[in-house]
Amino acid sequence: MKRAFIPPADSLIAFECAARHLSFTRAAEELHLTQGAVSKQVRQLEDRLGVELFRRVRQRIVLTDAGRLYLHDIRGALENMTAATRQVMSYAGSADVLNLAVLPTFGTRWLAPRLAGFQKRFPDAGLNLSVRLQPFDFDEEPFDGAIHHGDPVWAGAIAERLFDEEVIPVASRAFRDRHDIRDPADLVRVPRLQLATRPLAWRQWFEHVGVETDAAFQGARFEQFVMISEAAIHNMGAALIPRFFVEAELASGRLVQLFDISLDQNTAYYFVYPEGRTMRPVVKTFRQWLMEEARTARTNREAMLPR
Amino acid sequence: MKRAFIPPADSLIAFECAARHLSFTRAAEELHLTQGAVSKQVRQLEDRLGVELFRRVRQRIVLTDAGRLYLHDIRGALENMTAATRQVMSYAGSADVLNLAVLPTFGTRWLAPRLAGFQKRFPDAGLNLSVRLQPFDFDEEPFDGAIHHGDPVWAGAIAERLFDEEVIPVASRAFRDRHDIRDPADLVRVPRLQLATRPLAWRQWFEHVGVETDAAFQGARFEQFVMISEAAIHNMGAALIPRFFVEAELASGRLVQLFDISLDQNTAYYFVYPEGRTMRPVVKTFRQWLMEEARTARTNREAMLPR
DNA sequence: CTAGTTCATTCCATTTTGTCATGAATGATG
DNA sequence: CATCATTCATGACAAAATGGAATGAACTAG
Repeated sequence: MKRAFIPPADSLIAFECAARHLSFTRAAEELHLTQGAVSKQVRQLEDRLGVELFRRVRQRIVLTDAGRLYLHDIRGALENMTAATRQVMSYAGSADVLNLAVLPTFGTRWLAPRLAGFQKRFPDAGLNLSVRLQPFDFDEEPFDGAIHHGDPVWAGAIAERLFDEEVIPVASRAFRDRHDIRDPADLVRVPRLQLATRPLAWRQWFEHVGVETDAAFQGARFEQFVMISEAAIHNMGAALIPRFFVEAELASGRLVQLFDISLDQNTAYYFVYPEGRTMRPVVKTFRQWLMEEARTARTNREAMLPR
Repeated sequence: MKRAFIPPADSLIAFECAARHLSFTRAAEELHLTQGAVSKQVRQLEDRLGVELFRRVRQRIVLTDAGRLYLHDIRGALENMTAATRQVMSYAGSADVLNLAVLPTFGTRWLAPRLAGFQKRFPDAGLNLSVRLQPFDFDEEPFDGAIHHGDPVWAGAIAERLFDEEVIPVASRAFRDRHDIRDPADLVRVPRLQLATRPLAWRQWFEHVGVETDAAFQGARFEQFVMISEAAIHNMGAALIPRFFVEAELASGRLVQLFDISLDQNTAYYFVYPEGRTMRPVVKTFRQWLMEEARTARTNREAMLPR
């Protein structure tokens, strides 16, 4: 990072503001400076860069091509800097901010609905949830922990198992009754909702339960689990969905699990945290709470036996 | 963009450098300042933010959690700013820099090999090629023009047609002779190289030439055209590839077109430029040159008739 | 033609920044 | 243990930078 290539922030701000207004005078008003100060800042920036950013046309300023290019680039950087500074300043009032990296679906469907419980236990804790789809280096990213799935192999980190991912067959109660679905073979003759990104899911499930069929692929096709669960709720067919994704629907009765037969996807969810780093109290509390919630989720699996 | 949320650049640079070294003294060496100056800059930044970025532990500095978070965020912004400033400074020596947005494959395989010709015509022109996969707003992006394909519907821009995209059947001369390929039906009995992202290509081509076969999908599968063209050159099979992609191979004889039958993909390539903006001489010249090159490419299509 | 507007620039007072020196608290070595 | 070296913090001060006020040239509108 060479200082020669990072101009004074105030110069950049003056430039960006003048470019927005196409007027030094109006930029000065916005920035609570005089017109002369803005004029000078822009001139100094131009001298530093060796490029004219504005053409002065009569009593107007017009962006040059170079100016337009530069404006586009630095505007993004200034916005990022603003956001970062806002965030860290708001950090000042909360010594206990928990920074977590989570998978999107898990974060949305499992963690978010339960966070009220954690907030009750630790009311002063801030929470900063970011999305990360891949493992990362805890020394490079500002996280206290992560929730991830797959192999618990994560360099420099400790992984503690939460629960396995299992997909289960579900449908609405009305659909189940109308089609008199009693055992797995009954699913051969009803529409089965398909997920485009998991085309083999039903086929694998039928193999798992020992039912032979050539028509495992029949049924409407969707691209997201959220659409499939809605279609199932509205009696469109049977669906294979990860259990954690439909816990609320199972609890409310909008969906029912068809049989106590699930397909273990050979993957589990883990809480991962950096090895060797002292765990702050807020992180320790979150971890305890998370383990309890995961244990409850595993226990609730038995309590949700179908009729 | 509130000035309160954009600290002085020199403070940020001092912070980033100290965080990298975990030492004010070494940061000072790198920045050609004294240790005292760096210490003060970081202290001022902390005072401004109201957050401690470093803990001073004995004769060491250790990033706080807030410091680590902030470091991660502003590092990206500083890097973007550096790149932008470098770029606009290099702009100074070339009043005629042509900023283009191109599709990756087209840019690599068609445009890049021809640019020497353009450079001969306009030796002082700089060229800045960026990749854009989707149409964009010319008022929002710093481009003089774009090369894109598909429907010539682009708001606020003029699209001028270059040439159609056509895929053609090709193979090595040796493969063609060994399998005695004379007409399209002969391709039914040979390996046909498949592109994973265009699984229906061969099937569409057989339909187009009126050949019936149930085995349109047979053949090794690749993920990129560049792999397919190499496999074809090494006698692994027949391939369906956009003509512009293999012009060099056809010209050198490493590949031959099997028949003068191509499949029009209902798509063409266009030079697109902003409507209403005065076209700089460098852009005007590029456009003329590009149209000539496209005309030549269309003419060369007839000159490449197969044996 | 007159009055108002806009960018450029000079002069100058105020603010900011970096150096130097010093000090407290280690940290290493013999 | 004593001595010397190292590192961050901070005060005093000189140099550099910044912004305001005023002025001027070139428009712009009525």
